[in-house]
Amino acid sequence: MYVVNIILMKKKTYHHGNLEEALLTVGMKEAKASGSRNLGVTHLAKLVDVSPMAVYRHFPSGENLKAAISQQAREELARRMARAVAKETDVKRKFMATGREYIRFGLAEPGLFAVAFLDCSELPNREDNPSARGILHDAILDLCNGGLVEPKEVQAVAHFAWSLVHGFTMLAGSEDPYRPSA
Amino acid sequence: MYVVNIILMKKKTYHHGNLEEALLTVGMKEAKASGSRNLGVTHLAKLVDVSPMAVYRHFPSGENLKAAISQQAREELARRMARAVAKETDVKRKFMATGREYIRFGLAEPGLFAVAFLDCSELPNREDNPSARGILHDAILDLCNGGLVEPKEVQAVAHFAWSLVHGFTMLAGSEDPYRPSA
DNA sequence: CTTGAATGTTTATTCTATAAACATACTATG
DNA sequence: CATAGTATGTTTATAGAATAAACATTCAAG
Repeated sequence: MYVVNIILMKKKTYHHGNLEEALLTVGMKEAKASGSRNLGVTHLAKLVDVSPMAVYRHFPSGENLKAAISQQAREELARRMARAVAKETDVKRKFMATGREYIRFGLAEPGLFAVAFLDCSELPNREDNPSARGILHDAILDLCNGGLVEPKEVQAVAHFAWSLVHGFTMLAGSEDPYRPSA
Repeated sequence: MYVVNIILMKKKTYHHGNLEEALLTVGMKEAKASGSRNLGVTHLAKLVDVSPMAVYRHFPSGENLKAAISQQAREELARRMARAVAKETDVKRKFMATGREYIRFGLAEPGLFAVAFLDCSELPNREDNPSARGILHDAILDLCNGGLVEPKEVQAVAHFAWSLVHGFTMLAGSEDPYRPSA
């Protein structure tokens, strides 16, 4: 009996070990499943089997946690775009891959996409990691090196492509009354 | 003394008179001032000087109230676009006015714009009133009648214009790291 | 009038965020 | 090694928001 009990018991370590990362991980899972609806402090804490207050040792507030998860989502998007670009060799195809993957992400992962572009205007976020916009910009610079775009037009192309793709994805991914097909 | 008191007293009518409309009105004020942050049931009820539960006589839930305010914001956008279009005579200029006014609205009223495009995917909303997309569509049909667009391309033009303008406005109106100029 | 439907209020419950005080574990230093 | 200090979790407590249930008031029709 003793043995069984010991084996079944999870070793309650009191210290979680890597709570911050664990929170971001379940946060991403929840975001993928249901957008920003279930990203509250209490809910996420429960999923990681930790008291709600423990969260505050790693994030100053619930808003901050949400913002951190939002950034995770943005980084996921950037990773996928980088991967898609890496598969191509032609600079033109690389450029197109950025937009295609962006749209694919928005439609395949509506929850993550919504969370990625939550309004977190006022919260600081360390953006040391590769960003979607950085990847787009690089692709355009490559176009530029290939003589396909004038150097002075890089900014304009970036604005245009980003607006079009972002706008299309948002609208295509939402329901009435914004969906382009409606 | 009595008279003064009577004059100063607001006639507490018990029945508000037109609570639904009043809630939508203050909701729009709050949205204009601070986006979706202060659209809670309790807060709005307080602003109209009514008990929180009174709200539920008119809206099944707080989410529904927010959705109703969101639609008000969309209708405001549509009204402004309609007005802008009406000022022009040339079909081409009418078409351009739709996009210009859309962007103007997004930048001039960031709070309203954000609320207008809150995620309310799952909530029903009577859309009998003129919508922004309807106005855009009409403008394109006019282009079509003027021979400037092929009839079979109307949909494509609508998608493209809407995506570009909506995307640009969202990005131009938000802070780092999405702003086109960053 | 009086009665029922609409509209508001009061009361109470539940959920969430978060402050404060306390407990435990990990780490470096004498 | 012992132990003090810091990092990380827990418990307890408070405050605010959503909302259910029961009660109160007004309005409109017969």
